[in-house]
Amino acid sequence: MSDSAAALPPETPFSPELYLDIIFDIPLSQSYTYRIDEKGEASPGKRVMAPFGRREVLGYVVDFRKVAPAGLSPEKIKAVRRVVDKEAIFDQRDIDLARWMASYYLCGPGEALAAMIPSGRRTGTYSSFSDEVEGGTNLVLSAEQEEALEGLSQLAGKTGLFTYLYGITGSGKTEVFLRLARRVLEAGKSVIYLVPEISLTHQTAEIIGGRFGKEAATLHSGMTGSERLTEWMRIRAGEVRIVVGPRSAVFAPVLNLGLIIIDEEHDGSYKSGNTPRYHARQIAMHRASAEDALLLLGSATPSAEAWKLMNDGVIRRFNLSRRLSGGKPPEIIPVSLSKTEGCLTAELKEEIRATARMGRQTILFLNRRGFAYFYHCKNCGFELNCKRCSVSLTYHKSRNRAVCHYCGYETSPPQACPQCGSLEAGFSGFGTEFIEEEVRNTFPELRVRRADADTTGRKGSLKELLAIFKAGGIDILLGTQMVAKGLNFPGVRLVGVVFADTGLHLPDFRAAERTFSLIVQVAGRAGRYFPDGRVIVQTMRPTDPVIREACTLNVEGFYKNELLQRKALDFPPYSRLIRLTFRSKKEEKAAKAASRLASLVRPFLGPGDEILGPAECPIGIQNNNYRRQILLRGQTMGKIHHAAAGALQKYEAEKDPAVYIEADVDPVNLL
DNA sequence: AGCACGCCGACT
DNA sequence: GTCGGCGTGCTC
Repeated sequence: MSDSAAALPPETPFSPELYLDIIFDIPLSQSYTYRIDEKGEASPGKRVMAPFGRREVLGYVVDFRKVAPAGLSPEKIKAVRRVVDKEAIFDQRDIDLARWMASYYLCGPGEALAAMIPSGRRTGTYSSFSDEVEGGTNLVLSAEQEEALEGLSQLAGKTGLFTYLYGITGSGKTEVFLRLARRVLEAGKSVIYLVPEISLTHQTAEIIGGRFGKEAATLHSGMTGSERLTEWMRIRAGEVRIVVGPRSAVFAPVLNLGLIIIDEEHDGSYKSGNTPRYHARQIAMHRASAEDALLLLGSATPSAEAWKLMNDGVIRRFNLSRRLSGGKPPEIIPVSLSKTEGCLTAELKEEIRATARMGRQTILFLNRRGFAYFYHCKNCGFELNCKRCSVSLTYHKSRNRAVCHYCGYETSPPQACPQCGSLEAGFSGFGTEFIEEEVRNTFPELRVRRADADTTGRKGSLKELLAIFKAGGIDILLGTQMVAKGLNFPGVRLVGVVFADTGLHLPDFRAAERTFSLIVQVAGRAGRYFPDGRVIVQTMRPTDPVIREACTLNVEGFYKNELLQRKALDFPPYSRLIRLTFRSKKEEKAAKAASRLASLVRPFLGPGDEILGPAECPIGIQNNNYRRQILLRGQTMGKIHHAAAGALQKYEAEKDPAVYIEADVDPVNLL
């Protein structure tokens, strides 16, 4: 910070600016004016404790101010109580980014800033566990890797470009990332390397630490607030030039940003689940453009959004189409569940037995925790979907109705199958516990363990469980995506996806994409570590194109189809969405607010924009709050965004509410 | 978001 | 008679 006061002639009295503009971590767009502290230490970029209402809260100083705002009598202005930071922890660039986030994600600028800087705010703890980083360490690059690296290096000199390293699992993306990062560092610029929250942070950090030494830093959620702040300030000072971390690391205050890498770009953890509901990819695009850096995304199963941007030429694509080991991926066998009573097909049972006889291990995947209810005919396979939105209808027991959570359409569940007339049709689903029980009953002689958020609870226990598994103490490991970490254990021979359709039946237009991605990722990893192994995918509809394409690893085919579907139904990436949710203790208040907001939104909309709903949220009641939602859909973000912002502002002025409204721009999870 | 001020039910 | 429910209003 400048020390201009000291540079003034001695006869000039030290005269600090009188006032400060301060923002708080609350859902308000305005800033508040305070008198500077006695010592004059408070300045933009520092955090302060300030009296706010009847309490004292942490605020962020964003500006000096010479005169009080019009209409605010000077005697109402309070003084800052205490200055928290000796040095500024954020700068103008951070403030500008926070302001942009606030306008884009419809939140307060203070909320945005609080999400950016490590002030020990809400910090989940995640267990980190070891996993092998893709590609290992090949000293000599393959021809493909070499080509990608050269192409990317050339683009790195240019500015604000978006690129993608699209490579099948095992093709050595990581090595290209690391070498490109090295070159960018050598050119005197800095690198941000994002990894999915729950996966490779720790291991990738170690590798990067090993390669880049003291110039590397990690910002992960297991660190305490002050540890993160220490790293943050080292980054800010330019001591660190390559930062590894999960989505929040996209805010790392590196000097002279040259490259942002987003590994496993399709991963859902890049989208924040709470109030500034930002997407790290979106922030990265903004930063890359604003700071003239190269953005490099990478995955074997890109998001549909990214795939379309590649097709449109907005993102330049580089391909890695061959596995480094040269081995073929394992055969992935789809098996029909439709004739099976429980949840284990004869084929899967047989393979589990064979695997056990060989003294080896099985991993069973459930791709979602809990249950998935959907209407299904056991005879012909008919499923009940919304005709307009093509998502599955959800059953509401209390009213005995089948409901679409996108558009609010509802109907009585058919007594008999509308397609074949069979009475063997209705709402049903599998639960995790149910599956565990069946596995235990079927294989009483085998050691079965379940790993999910319930059983592994606190950090460390998953690590322990995997250690036991690795040591051979478990025959069948049952769990959600997290057990993918066990796939690199040599004892594993068989991987079973218990119910691949789970995702397909969720009332979510991204269901197919997620299902496809899960199968391909699982199979890809499986094949990497045990080429002699088996992958069995159990499904209600083995002929479904999504399942078929996943099992044949037909990535191109899948996206071609999926994009056609999205286009036909007018969902992203062919449209943009904003979700507004309304929470209230009183059902009718939530409903009223939702329809009121819908009517406020309407005049802002252009042709081709529309309002879906109001509808009940898929989780209709959450801790005694009734929840309703509306979805705004437009061909572009422009008008619906303007509409949402305008309507929220108007609604605020009406001061009606006992209702909490939350905005989600570009929602990923519509549940 | 907090936190206080403000009006209606079952308790020492 | 009070303690306390949470509806709503404000924060420089």
